[in-house]
Amino acid sequence: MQTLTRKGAATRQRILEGAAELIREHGVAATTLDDVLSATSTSKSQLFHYFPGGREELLLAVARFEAGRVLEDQRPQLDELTSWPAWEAWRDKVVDRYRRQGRLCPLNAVTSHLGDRTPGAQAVVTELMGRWQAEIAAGVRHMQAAGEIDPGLDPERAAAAILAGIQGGVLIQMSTGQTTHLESALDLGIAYLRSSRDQAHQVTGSRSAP
Amino acid sequence: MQTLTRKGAATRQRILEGAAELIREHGVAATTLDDVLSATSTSKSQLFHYFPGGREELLLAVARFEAGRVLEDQRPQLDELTSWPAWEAWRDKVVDRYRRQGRLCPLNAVTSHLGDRTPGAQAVVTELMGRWQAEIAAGVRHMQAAGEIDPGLDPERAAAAILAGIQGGVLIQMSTGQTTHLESALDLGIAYLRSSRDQAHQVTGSRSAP
DNA sequence: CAGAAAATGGACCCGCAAGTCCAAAATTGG
DNA sequence: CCAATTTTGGACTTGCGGGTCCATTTTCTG
Repeated sequence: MQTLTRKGAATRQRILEGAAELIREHGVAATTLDDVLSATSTSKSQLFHYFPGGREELLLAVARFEAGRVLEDQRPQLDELTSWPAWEAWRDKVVDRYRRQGRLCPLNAVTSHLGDRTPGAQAVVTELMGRWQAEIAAGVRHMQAAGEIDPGLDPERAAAAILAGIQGGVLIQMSTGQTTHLESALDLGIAYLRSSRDQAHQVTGSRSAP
Repeated sequence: MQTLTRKGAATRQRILEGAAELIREHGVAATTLDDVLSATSTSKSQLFHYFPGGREELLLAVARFEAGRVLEDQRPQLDELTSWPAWEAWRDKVVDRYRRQGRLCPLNAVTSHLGDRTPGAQAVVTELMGRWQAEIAAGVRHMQAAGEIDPGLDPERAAAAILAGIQGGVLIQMSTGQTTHLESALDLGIAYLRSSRDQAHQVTGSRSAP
């Protein structure tokens, strides 16, 4: 497989997206290669042709595919965190996105399945988190420049906390089916930012561990 | 298996804890029943004697076992959120606990493996989250009674947000290996509570979805 | 101490799903 | 249009791991 015909690329993509959809609906453990084949009208030889590493390589590709969608689904709001209404709009977009997604987080499912072997899976998540945090931090800096947030507040640390709240909210949603934790976490994070302008703060620097 | 001999109960416990340890170290997918047997010096018939439901029942038991440890590991600090230093001590305890645990969250691993079938797994997590949130909320109420937190703030909602931050922090730690997100989330949550006394707040009531 | 019930050892079965292989069909490039 | 390359179909192999079974030993009960 040195070169990929247009037809070949299309087939590869069909397999990838079909696998992603099955995993989104039924989970990783319940998705076999044969399921993917029948769902995408392909054959074993095709799958192993385009994913020589077999199941593991396919799962990693799905992880990358899903990771790529996460930030895209938050645009354009994520890029425009330049006013409080914009932050609220972003909040609503995030809540809506994960409400739609339902109780299965494909990215968490895949990485938790690939586990500690296949370091590539963790790398995908790590990179996603890094970019996500950077975008939020950029929004914080923008509001600082506009005088809406205490300039002494550490943007990266605040962004890290908000990001953690989102992840945890989604995680809890996976068990409970409720988005209330996600909403509360985002609301608290934003409220914290808003309130920062008016007073001195404790969370501006790093803190030593116990 | 109507009655359990003392010896029988010990064997059952040995299997359970051995399985939990293997899962904590190598993950669910990489832990087979045979691994558990050889690690605990037991035989197939014993495992199926004490866990007639086989692998699934064992995994569920491990989930319960791990869930039971979570809150216990936070005591007594979790019960005594009655002053700001006490909150900080609890924060340190949580960070320390998950720093020790390393990159694998056994509870998340198990539930994510059992997935949507086996509703019992999600129930275990849901109950744990409920109790955890209740304990945090109790701490918030205590501080409200002491005049240290704005009485108009919704304790359950604040506790939900803080809990989400913890969960997300742990989740991110699983990929990155760093506890910075967990620390930031806890610090932001506590800072928010502390700052609440001094001003009006936006996050006291429920908010409609988009 | 005797009989019942529980605990144990380990061989065996079996289905599933990952992965291999080869030959045929389709596509590409000159 | 022809040769090279890529794409495709699907049968086949294989190993792993969950689950079954029965004989034997140990423990409890009265």
